[in-house]
Amino acid sequence: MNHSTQNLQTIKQRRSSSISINRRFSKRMMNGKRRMTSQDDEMRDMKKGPWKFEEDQVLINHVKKYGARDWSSIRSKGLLRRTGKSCRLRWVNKLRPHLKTGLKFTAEEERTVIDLQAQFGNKWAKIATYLAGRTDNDVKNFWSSRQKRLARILSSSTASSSTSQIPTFDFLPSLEAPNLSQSREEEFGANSQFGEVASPSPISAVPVEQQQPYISFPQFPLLQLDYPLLLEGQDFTGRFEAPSFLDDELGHSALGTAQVPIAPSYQALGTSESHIEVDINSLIEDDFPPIDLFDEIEPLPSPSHWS
DNA sequence: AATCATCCCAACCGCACCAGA
DNA sequence: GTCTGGTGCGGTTGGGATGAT
Repeated sequence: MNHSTQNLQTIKQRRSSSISINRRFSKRMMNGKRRMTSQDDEMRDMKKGPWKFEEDQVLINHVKKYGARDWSSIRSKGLLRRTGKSCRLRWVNKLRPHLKTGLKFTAEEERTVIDLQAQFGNKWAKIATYLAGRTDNDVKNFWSSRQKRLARILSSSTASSSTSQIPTFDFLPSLEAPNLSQSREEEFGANSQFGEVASPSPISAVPVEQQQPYISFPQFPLLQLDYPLLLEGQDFTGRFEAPSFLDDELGHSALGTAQVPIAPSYQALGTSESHIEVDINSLIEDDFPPIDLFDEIEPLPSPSHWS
């Protein structure tokens, strides 16, 4: 990044920071319930934007001394010109030990997120407790970018699709849930030096039969394929890691196209299409994550409704 | 090499909840 | 009961990095 870009960025940050802080400040003042305090003056003087190395060190030292709490005291003690919120966020998302910073989600982690999102909804903090070294922000960002990618694929797919006759798919029921026997406590050790380890219950601790009507991975039904599967020119064949039944079915010749129902949530993205065209002919290698496919398929009814 | 699109991620915002005064 | 500050969470934004054309 050159200097002019850096300067511009700094200016933008300062501008947005002051606007935002002033807006909140004014809002509180307009309530007429409080008088201006010295703390309000401090709030106006808060630093925002990217953290510097020295700030990180101050924050780390504070946590070492007092633990991961009392975030606001960092400001009140004059150690940093950052809000307590900002300090906490920095610690939780970047400075906390054993974070998998910079590492992409593994296939197992992706499966876990998808599985738990289907179970809990957008409870990123809760989901993150099942993923050692991942923060709620990590999970949230992962999910968000995945949704964008899917939406784009879906829109381009529905725009170019033509409907014709189609082979039918038989849907299969659930597979085994991913084995997440390693809890975060095991990963971090029972007594973290910062004393801030949560102890989530690994999902494998819940017997599958007690999870009804929740359907364990995959949340969306897999296709029983008699031929290789492609979606928008992307090859999903053989990319489903766990299901051994797919391996048995691979290698057969592909013919024509198929239609797969689109989940209602994706229909809400702007398409009126109820199905997505699946090309089962050409095979192209790509690193597209296989699990994305599941979002475009109608969920199965709960097992209790299976006939 | 330049431009554009997409991905990735750090950080902020607004809101809700809770505990203590 | 109300107010206030602290904390946590989910949503959003903005910009650098990377890949595609």
